[in-house]
Amino acid sequence: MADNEDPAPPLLPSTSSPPPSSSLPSKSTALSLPSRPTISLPPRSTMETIFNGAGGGLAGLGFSPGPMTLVSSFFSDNDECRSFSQLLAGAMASPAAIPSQLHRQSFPAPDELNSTGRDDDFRFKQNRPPGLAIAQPKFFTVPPGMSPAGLLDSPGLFSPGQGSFGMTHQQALAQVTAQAAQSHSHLHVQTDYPSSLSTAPTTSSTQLSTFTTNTTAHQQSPSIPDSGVAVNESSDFSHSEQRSQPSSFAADKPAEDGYNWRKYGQKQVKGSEFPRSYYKCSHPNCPVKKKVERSLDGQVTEIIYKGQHNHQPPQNNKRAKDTGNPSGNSTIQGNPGLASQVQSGTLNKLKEGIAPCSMSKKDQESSQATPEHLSGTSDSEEVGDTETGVDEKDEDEPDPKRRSTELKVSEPASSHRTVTEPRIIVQTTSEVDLLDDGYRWRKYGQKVVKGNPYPRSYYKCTTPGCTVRKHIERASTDPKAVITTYEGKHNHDVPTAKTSSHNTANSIASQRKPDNVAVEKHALTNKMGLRNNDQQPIARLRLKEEQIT
DNA sequence: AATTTTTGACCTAGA
DNA sequence: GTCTAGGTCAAAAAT
Repeated sequence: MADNEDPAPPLLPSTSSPPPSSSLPSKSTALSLPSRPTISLPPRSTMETIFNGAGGGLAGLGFSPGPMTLVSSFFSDNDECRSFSQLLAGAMASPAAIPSQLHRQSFPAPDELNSTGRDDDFRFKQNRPPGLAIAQPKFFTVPPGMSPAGLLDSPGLFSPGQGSFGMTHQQALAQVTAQAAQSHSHLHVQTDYPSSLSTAPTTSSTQLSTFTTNTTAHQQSPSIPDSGVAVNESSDFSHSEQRSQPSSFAADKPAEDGYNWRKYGQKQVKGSEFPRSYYKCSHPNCPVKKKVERSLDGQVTEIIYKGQHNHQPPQNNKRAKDTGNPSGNSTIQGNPGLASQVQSGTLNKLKEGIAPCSMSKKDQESSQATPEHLSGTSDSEEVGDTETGVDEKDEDEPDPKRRSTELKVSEPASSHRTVTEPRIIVQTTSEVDLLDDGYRWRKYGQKVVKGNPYPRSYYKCTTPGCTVRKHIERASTDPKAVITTYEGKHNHDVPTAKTSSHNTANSIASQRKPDNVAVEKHALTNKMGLRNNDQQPIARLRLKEEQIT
């Protein structure tokens, strides 16, 4: 298998003619990709360190993060590459993992990236603001071997001086918005959460979100595997080690995320003409699984991770490195290990620039999420898909139908998917809906802020006597970009969850008892060890509830 | 020879 | 209870 690596990537069988029934399995194709860099989530300790002072931790800085601190930190750097999605991605990958840092340290120049054109990296391109889709992508990639922790540990990551700390919620939001608007880059991050995190498998359960990445360019040229943008889009360029490859769209295999995967099934999914492949982490006893959907031309349209690795990513795993995972080309590296589920929503592309058709139904759904959806209330929030006709669920009404992250879409995703970039959903069993913080919230108001078409919404904890409130704001440029700010501290435990997933969520959420104002951290954070002890703020990614039993 | 992929069958859950 | 769809199993095939 390893041998295959170099060969051109696979446009996978599919390209030619999609086997109606089939799966495009081309075994060999797949394996050929070089390993991709991944961004690992820092182990808890790392995160704590960050926030607590060591290595430039906030605490070390002598201040306590204000509500938007984290968020702002993301933007604080003027790095061009910082798109909203990046920010989000960064948040997700690790609260601390700020894009800027990533850029500096390991992101290849665009050129390089282009040359290498690969799909392997786990990129979060999604959310780039509309219009940006075609822009020259800039990817964030972390060189193999580089752990998030390392990145995080680097001084300066959180270095103050950015002036962002202490900014008001509004300011932060404004910044976010601005950033989103400006950015033309794609976030190309591989979220691989190395076991560092996972070392504490204990928690495994979260569902991590999905990152949808869609690239217009890509979309437009599914058939053109290698040209320019398209190539970039689907490919990963991150590795310094990577040799250039033709476009790699073909993602025959799920993204390389540093882990080894064994395919154990493939199935044609209703509503999609594309087959879905099922992979399990090949590490003994590792429960992580992932589902990968590809378009006919081999592009990975979606990757859903489930579970958390209970081991370190293979260091010298040949497969992993050379070929990537079995899934080799994927553009995505997800990190199954996260304890949270993030929904693509936040990371999704915006309504504005992206033609509906370019988005998969799912994506659209996700993208539809509104802050309200995010509100902690919902026990099971579905990503509303107003456009697609998917009903928004009442926050309190779990959708029993929902088995997985996806909504049932009656219409074939065909066109959408083919053009859509992969979206990644990481879900861990029993985890939290990140949106759902376990508490119940009642919306008591909303306000339209000048300059932002989206209202800001205010919620109160519904528990009698509890004065906790939270604000949910959306960036004007990206409705999915949500900043949640908590105010106050719950004087009670997390209410009983209505759904299993919520239960989990609750348990986790219970840890979060914000004092004062803090940007809500999502489950991911929790998992990472940033348990909210102290409300270390982090941008909250839109979470999608994924029901996992 | 070991490991992974393929793929039809089977199982489970929701409608 | 039946149907449908998603997910998993496991034997065979491939690497």
